[in-house]
Amino acid sequence: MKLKLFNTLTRKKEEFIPINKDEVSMYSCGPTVYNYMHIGNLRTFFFEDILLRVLKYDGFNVKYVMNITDIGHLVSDSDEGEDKMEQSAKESGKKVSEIAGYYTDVFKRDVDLLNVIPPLYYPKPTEYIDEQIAMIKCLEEKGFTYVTSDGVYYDTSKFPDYGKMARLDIKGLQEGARIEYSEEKKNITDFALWKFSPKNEKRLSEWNSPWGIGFPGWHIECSAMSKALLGNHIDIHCGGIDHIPVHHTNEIAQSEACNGEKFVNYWLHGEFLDMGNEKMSKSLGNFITMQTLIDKGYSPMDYRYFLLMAHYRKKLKFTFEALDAAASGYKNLSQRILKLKTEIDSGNTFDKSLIETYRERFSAKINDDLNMPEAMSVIWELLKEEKITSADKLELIYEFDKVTGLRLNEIKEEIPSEIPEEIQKLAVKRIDAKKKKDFKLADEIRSLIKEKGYEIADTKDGFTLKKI
RNA sequence: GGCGUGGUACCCAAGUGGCUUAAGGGAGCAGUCUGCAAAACUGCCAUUCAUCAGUUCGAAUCUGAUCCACGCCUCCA
Repeated sequence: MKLKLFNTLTRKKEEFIPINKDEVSMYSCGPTVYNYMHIGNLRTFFFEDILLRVLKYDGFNVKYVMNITDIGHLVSDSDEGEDKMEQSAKESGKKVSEIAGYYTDVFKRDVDLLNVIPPLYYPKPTEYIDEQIAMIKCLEEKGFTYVTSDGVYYDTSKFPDYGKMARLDIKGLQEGARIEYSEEKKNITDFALWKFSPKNEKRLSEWNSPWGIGFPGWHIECSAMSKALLGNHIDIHCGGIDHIPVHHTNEIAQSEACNGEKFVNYWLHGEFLDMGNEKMSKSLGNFITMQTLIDKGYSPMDYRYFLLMAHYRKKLKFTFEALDAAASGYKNLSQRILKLKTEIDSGNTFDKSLIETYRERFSAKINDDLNMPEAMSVIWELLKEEKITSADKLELIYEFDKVTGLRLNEIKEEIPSEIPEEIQKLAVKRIDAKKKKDFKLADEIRSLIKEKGYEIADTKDGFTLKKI
């Protein structure tokens, strides 16, 4: 089965052909660890996880790298605006490294809860300062840089195809009402490679460089770390869709100018989670995290199931109503799995080729630019298929779950929570009433139990109790 | 001002020229079961794809216009 991926470079689905058959190189832009990840951020990491899982399912050996940005590279070019890492550290009176360490742990916990497979490396820019400086030097030697009063800048007019991937209309940008730019910048799209520390202030994190004390610019880390760990020319680079116009555009300009060869063959970008009116952003501080969902009683798998219902290149509307629908869907799916486990088949699947048909259909969907909604619909059809035995279904679904990652092989009967003695006594009393055909009393006891927060359900020869 | 995306049932959401008179999930409704419920199972649930016009033997899918919503151009997954 050929894997087709939508490449942002060409805006087309293309067959994926790796540079090296034995090892696919993949890099994704990870988090900046100055705050909690919200569920929108998690959507992107989920998308990258699906990509990784599909590559693995297809038998590729993937060398996967995701950076964790632990320095504030977010200083704006146009003003001396806040550096989010530094600001977060100052506010809490902690070291930048402590802030980074804390949010890195939370990030890792959240993606683990979502069952996102970790990369081989999680490089941090603070550990690759030399590589970043080396790359800036390389750009300087090739004549792509100039120095201003506040830093070393990349001259985008020197790079022939600047903005090609993003299809930037540079003249259009200049007419933009919201553009402000430093007088010293030669072109509106020029960006900092190295920023000098402010003269009157000591930053919490700063380093020596051939140009002066300061810190690396926003984009150089990915170019430098990608080069260090994966080489000059890699197969796949991915991230959120917002990275196309600036971050990834600049990465291409840096890497290709310095290395003198093509940087990335396939660029993949995940769409945003749409929060409706309330745009969820870190700056607004109104974001929902994994912990928020857990506190509201959802499981991380409910959210994963929710994400699987939409294609990664389409905006997905988040509402709690939609999440409830996903939670119900995941619960129903789980129950089907449990049932398959307990069923003992009397025979074998008569037509083994039918199993192969489902496998092919599933594979075709995931290989068609990661069409998970359709892949999920194949799973549901398989569950309802009468001509395949439960044992075979279960085996096949576990195989599919290597891609969907819903932890289906870990599903267990819900462990009944401790039921207070009082409730148990009431339940027994109700059974007695039922035996005596005193249904009125039985119903009264049922509603009493419900008032106390438990639900009773009759079974063939008894009852079950559940906390509501 | 420039660039770009999308409008598919009650909700979420696939499908981008004939295999589809539109997947899948949720909700809802009906039935089976049950003293009644719950659960489970079975069945039903868009002749229609924002609107209008056009191209075509054939369109939700292509073209044009219109209306609406949204994103980016500033940090953002």
